[in-house]
Parts: sequence; structure tokens; C-alpha cells
Amino acid sequence: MARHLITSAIPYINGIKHLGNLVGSQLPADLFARYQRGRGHEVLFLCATDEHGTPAELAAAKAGKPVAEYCAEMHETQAEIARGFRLSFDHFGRSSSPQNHRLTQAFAARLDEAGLIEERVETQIYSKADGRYLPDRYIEGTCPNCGFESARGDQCDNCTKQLDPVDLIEPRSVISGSTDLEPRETKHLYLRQSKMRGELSDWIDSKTDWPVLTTSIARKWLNDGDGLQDRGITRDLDWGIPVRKGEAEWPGMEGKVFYVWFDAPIEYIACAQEWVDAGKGEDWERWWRTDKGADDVRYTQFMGKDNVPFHTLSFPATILGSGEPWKLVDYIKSFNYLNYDGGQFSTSRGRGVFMDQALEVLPADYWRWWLLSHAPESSDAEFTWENFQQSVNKDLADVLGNFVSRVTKFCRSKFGEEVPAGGAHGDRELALIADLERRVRAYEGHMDAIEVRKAAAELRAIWVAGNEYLQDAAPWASFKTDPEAAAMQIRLALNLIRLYAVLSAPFIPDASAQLMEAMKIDDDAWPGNVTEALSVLPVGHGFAVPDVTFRKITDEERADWHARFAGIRS
RNA sequence: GGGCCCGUAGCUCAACGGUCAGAGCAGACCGCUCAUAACGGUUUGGUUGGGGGUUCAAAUCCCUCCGGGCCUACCA
Repeated sequence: MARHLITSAIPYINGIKHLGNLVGSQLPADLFARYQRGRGHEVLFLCATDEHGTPAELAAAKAGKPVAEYCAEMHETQAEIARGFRLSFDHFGRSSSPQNHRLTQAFAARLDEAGLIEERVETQIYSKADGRYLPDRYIEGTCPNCGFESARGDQCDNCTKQLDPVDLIEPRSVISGSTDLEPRETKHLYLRQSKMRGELSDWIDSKTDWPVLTTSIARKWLNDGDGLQDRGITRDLDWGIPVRKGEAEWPGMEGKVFYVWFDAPIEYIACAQEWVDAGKGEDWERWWRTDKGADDVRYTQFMGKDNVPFHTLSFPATILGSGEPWKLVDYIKSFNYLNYDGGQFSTSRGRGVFMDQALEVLPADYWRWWLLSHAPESSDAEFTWENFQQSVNKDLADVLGNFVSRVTKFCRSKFGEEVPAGGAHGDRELALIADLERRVRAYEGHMDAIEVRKAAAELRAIWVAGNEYLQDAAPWASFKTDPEAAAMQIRLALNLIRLYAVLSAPFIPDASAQLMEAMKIDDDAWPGNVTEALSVLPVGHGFAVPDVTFRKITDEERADWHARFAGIRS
């Protein structure tokens, strides 16, 4: 039995994520976790909310709540939605947890001892009206290059020129609009990633089987310009993990917190501690410490492409720099973006479908199937309602759902609601079994390689094989001349339903559970060989005709939703 | 400005230097009637964005042009 540690990029606390976020990290991670569990392997699947930083503080202020309270509420909201999508986290933690506080501070101490932390004094813009330092993107003004009036402090959106906030004409705070800004000196800690460039570069070079998307982004950062740059890991904020050297004070850093991108990945580890502290597990170190049993763990991370630099460089720098035997990631699966109907999903403009809205409209399985079978693996992908309706109706309703319906209803009307006796497999059945044997192995291969779209296509082909078989065997015809043959055929078909439930569970867990229930069985063992898997339901075993497994999306619904999600979230 | 990715049938995608560039959907035709008017079979459809080059052989490698996207380190 293998052991799989699986993490999804942790979603930011601020607001509800859209389907593009979901398909880029949590959903494929869940697919992989469910698959590995299904294969009988030991899995620890972790995710959390990323709670620190300026946007969380501002959102809390806007909501009129203390930031801790706001984050606690939003965490519960996200957890509820995650349950709605059947994301099977072993634990859904919080980067603001006490465990993460301790661990982040401990890492900082270790890195400092290793000479990898440097204090630097720098000048940042302070807004008196807001009472805070402003990140470059929170400063707007007139572009000195093109005269655009809403240029951001880091870059002008009009002429794309990169800017420094001090270059802006009439700079103002994006938060309050205040122009009472002044540069102030402030001291910050930097992680000296540049000292680890060689080590990181060698490590990336050793990962020859990683997606190009992953390694090319890492190499760009390693080699661009002067090479990998040191990175500031502290901020002048109230909400965050206080800068401490382990248990001790960090002189000169009072009142400052660690930068979210330092503490967020460490939460992957802290989350395992939370999992234990919540009473769900026994020993987190055997997943994370190679000196305490984690040496045989395979660790896979899932994320959108925007997260790649932090997972390929910054976090590994933290791990390696600590000099402690922490588990390093073995495989990084990264995704491109999902676009919405000809443009981008937009959180600010409410364009596209957000996770909570998706569940209001249709059950999770519909979304899971479409999103996974169209996952943006090789390039950006596009969601359109036409494509969604077409794919879901055809694949889930017509191919799979209707197969279940035709088999169970035929059996009920001819033999009653139990697996009928009589007959034996002939050439046609042996051919089907051989075909399925090949396809199941191909499916496993794609799932092992995390080739999500290919796995979905193979699973669909497995469903289609059932319809092909039925059409060929035609039990409705053989029933008239040779009822025993019809009984054997339908017995096989009923067993196919159970097999489909087992194989499909990683993609569509609710439908799979419904099918298992209809077949009145809880044996969900992964098929070691197809012949045996197709004899699990014995003669005389009772079953029920399930309700419509997947209803179809109508043209009216499609048109309605298309209009509803075009922009401006209510 | 720099870097990376992408452009293949009406649509969504395969093919990663080597048999006539393949699937699914949509379209057309035929069959079946157990079923959610569902299923099965056959079939139409492509100068692989344009141009040039390397090679016995190019969708695939190189150059160039066109188009789209992403990243560029203080949003996270």
C-alpha cells in the first residue's frame, strides 16, 4: 500500500471562489485523492484557507467586523461550499491557526540560524488617513508616461509601463482616496533565496517528468535577469503571524507580521498538526518528517499557474533552508486558467459562476464532471453554457444515466427486482470483458499520471461500452427466444452498473453512491480484474430502480443561466 | 521592454520526428425499441494560423510574420 500526501493550493479567505479557482486546484486534488483511496492506498488530503494579508483586513473593515471574526466566518462559508462540492479533505485548516503560528515562527528561527534571513531597511508609502503602509497596487495616480489617470503603483494598466509608486503624479490611496501619503523607512526580513539558487536549480532540473508549465515558470524565476531574488517575508500589518524567532522576540521587528506567502505554504504542514489536534489522525510527522516515517510518502501538490513560483522556489527554499528533514514535494500538477464565455472570470465584476451559485443551480456532480473533463491542462480552457449543457446532457444523462435506467427497468419488467439466474457468458461477453480490462488499465494509467482529461475520456468510453454491449446483445430480443440468455445478459449489465459506480466515484461521488445504493451493495473494491468485478452481484441479489440519475439541462435553463451570470453578482 | 505558453475538422480536444493527422460533440444517413426521443452503426468534414528553412520524413525542429493568453517578484 502506497502513501499519498496530497495538498491543494489554499484558497484565499477573501470571498467565494469561482469555478476557475476550483478546477485549478481543489477539484483535481480531490479527484486524485479519491482515486488513490479507491485503489486502497493510504491518503492524507489537506487544504486550508489562506487568511492573512491586506485584502482580508480591508474586506473585514468593509464588512464592519473584526478581521479574526470575518475570517472565521468566511472559513466556515468556504468549508460549507467545499462540502457541497464533495471535496474530501481529511482536514480543512486555517493558516491563522495556532499550529501555523508556532511552525512559521520556528521556520523563521531555523532560517535565521542558517544565515538565510537578512534585515533590510526600505522605503514604503505610508497613508496617514488609512493608518497603514500601502502595497504598490493599493496606490493609484496619473501615469507619468501616458497620462492615464488610474495607473496603479506597480504598473500602468493603460500603457503597461512598470512604475514605482513615487513616480505617480498625484498619488492617492485606493482604499480611502486620501492623498496624504508619505514615504517612510521600515525594516523587513528577507529570505535569501539567492543563496540557494544552485540547490533549487538542481532540484528543478531533476524533475524531468513535471509539466512544462511548472518547470518553465520555475526556470524563468531562477534565471531571469540577475537570477533568483531574495524575497521579503514580513509586512507592516496587524493581521498575521507576529514576527518572532521561534518562541523569542525578534528585536526590531515588533508589531510586524510574516508575509502571507511565507506562512501560507507552511500551513500545509501545520494543517496536518491541526488534523491530529482535531482528533482525526494520530501522527502527522509520519507524513511530513522523512526521519519519522515520511520517507516512503509520495507528495503531490495541485495549483493554478499563478501559484507555481511559490511552490517551486519559495517554499522549497524554506524547507531546504531549514536544514531539517521535512518532506519535499514529489510532483507539482499545475493548471492553466478557465475562461468564462469569451473572457475571464472576474471576482470584482461578478462575471462567471461562483462556487455557491453553481451549487444553487445544479448538483455538484454536474460541475465536477464538466470541469474535470475540460480541465485546463495544456492551455487555458473555456466555459460556455452551450458546451456545458451539451457535454453534461450527453455524457451523464444519455450515456451513463440512461444506461442505468434501461438496464434496471428492463430487468424489473421481465425478471423482477433481483439479479436473474440462468445462462453463461459467451464470446460476446468475453470480448466485452477483455475490452473493459484494457480500458480500466488505461484509465488507471491516466489517473496515476494525473492526466485528468484523458482519464475522463477513458471513463466515458467505459460507459459507452455498456451501451454498445446492450445494443449488440439485445436482451429484449433474446428474451423472447432464449430467456436464460437474456437473464445472463442483464445480470452482466447490472454488475456493470456497480462497476461503473466504483470507477466513476472519483469524478461523480454522489451519483456513484446513488448507484451503489440502488444496487443495494457496499462493496466498492477497485476492480483487480474485470471478470471478478462483474460477478459481485450474485443471482437473486435485490436491487432498486434508481430515480433519474442525471436529469437533462433544458434550453430554457441554459438561456436563463447565461443571462444571470453575465456580470454583476447580486 | 523581457520571458513562457498556445493557435489542429463548425465546437472541445488527441497526436510530443515516422503507417492515409485521430476522438467526442454537432451535421447527414441507416438500424433498434429495453431506456431519460434515449442507444448502436455508417458517414460528411482539416493545404495542422501565413510564409520560409532543416530532414529520407515536419502538426511536431529552426527562422519570420499574424493572432490569443499568462507571468514579470509589494494582490494573493
